[in-house]
Amino acid sequence: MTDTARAAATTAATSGSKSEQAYAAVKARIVDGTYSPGYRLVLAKIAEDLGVSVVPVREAIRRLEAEGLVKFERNVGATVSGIDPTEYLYTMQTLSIVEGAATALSAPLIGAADVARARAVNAEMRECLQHFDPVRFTRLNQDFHSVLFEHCPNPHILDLVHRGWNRLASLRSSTFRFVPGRAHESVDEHEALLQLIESGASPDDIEKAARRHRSATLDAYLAQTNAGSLSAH
Amino acid sequence: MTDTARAAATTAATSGSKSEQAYAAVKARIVDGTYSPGYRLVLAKIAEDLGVSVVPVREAIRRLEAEGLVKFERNVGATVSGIDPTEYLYTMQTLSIVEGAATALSAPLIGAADVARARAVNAEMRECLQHFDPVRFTRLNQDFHSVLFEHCPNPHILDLVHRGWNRLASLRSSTFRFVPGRAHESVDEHEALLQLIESGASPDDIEKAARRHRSATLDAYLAQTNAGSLSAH
DNA sequence: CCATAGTGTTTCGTATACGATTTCGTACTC
DNA sequence: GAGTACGAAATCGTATACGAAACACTATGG
Repeated sequence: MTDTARAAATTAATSGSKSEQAYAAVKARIVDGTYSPGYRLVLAKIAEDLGVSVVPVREAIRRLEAEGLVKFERNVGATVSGIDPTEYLYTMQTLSIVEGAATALSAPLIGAADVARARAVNAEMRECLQHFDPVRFTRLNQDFHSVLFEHCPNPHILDLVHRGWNRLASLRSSTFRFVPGRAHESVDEHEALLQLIESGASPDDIEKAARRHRSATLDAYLAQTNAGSLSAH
Repeated sequence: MTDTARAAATTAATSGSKSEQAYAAVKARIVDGTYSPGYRLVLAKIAEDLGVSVVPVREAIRRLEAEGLVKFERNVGATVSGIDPTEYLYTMQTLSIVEGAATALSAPLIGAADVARARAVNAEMRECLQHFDPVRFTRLNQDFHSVLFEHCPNPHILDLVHRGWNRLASLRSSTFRFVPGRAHESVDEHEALLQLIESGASPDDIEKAARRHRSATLDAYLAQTNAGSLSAH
């Protein structure tokens, strides 16, 4: 179990409900990769691991299903979802839309301090490219975008963004590879986004830019898979 | 009970799982207004109504919570959510975004037959305005938009649209009133949308138009309630 | 050797039961 | 008369138990 997962589990233990605890614990394990796509989630086993009975575990898993992190089949069981490249496409496309909107809505509320913070993160990302540290790069990437939409005044949209990121996180370390060429472009686009925000560009332009930023990552993935160099190893 | 609700209930009865049955049944009652916002959902009572035990009911309600139709408070119980005007704003804003995207993605796949069908629906809506039939108008409005995004190739986005509509449906008959002036504008905008699609306009233009269409409804509501200070769009 | 039926094991699905928590009504005190 | 303390009722939360469905494996017939 990673630190992140352990932290989440601890937090969950603090909150009273065992159902909440199970939910947070399983979610953390999916997001951090302990349970990777296709992993079979056996209710009784998870219940024993967490020291609770199956009922709250079942409830937690149904909730995760509603978020798209888990696939539940009647009388068969639950598996961590997300192997399918088609799902990846759907998720990325949806994320490009809601993330674009979230960023545009946040933009007027982003201050100089936020921009500076984002820039610092982006600088670190550049370093990661030189030292080739994809894991850290991915984490920093999330930090960067968090700065962009954390001020989003509409919690529903923010929630959709988070769900999208969670789904991606569950895929991250398994099926879909880090694409160095795309990563370089990405940090450049980050800087361009920050300048757009600083310059007080229209929400519409910011939305378009943010959307394109993610669409480009999707395109890079599609180009790679079409080229036949699949992530077979 | 509306046709939609009856259909959902029937489907639920056909599917074997009691949890599914409870989910569909309660959802239908929320959407069709049998359970209106603020209604207290007592697990034991619902269980008895449906002839099942509390466990599947509880599970169903947690799922509805994940969809935003229900608010669940620990050790207190569940209530149908949606009274808050702020929530209405959030929902409409989110819907304008996902619906706009869904319509734009569908547009290239919409054929002449679809357009004709939508036009017929819109004509009926005009009639409803003359006879003042808000209930029927609302149902037709949903039919109209269904034609627009039913071909959306991304099921995730489609799902978000449906969730938004469900939330609105639960509000419809209670808190938020029918605004005749806005309704007249609405049917005109529908026709404009259809012409945009027929003319093969760019997805971007279609998305903007679809988005504005919903934003305008939100604005009309805000103007009516004088809660204009909330507007962010 | 393959197909298939039968049996055992695993795992899910839900009813029931009981402890825990909140809420509401009532009586008591100031 | 207002506020508080206490007890009863209602409701939730979860453990346990058992029936049902799916899966894996073996045995049997072709």
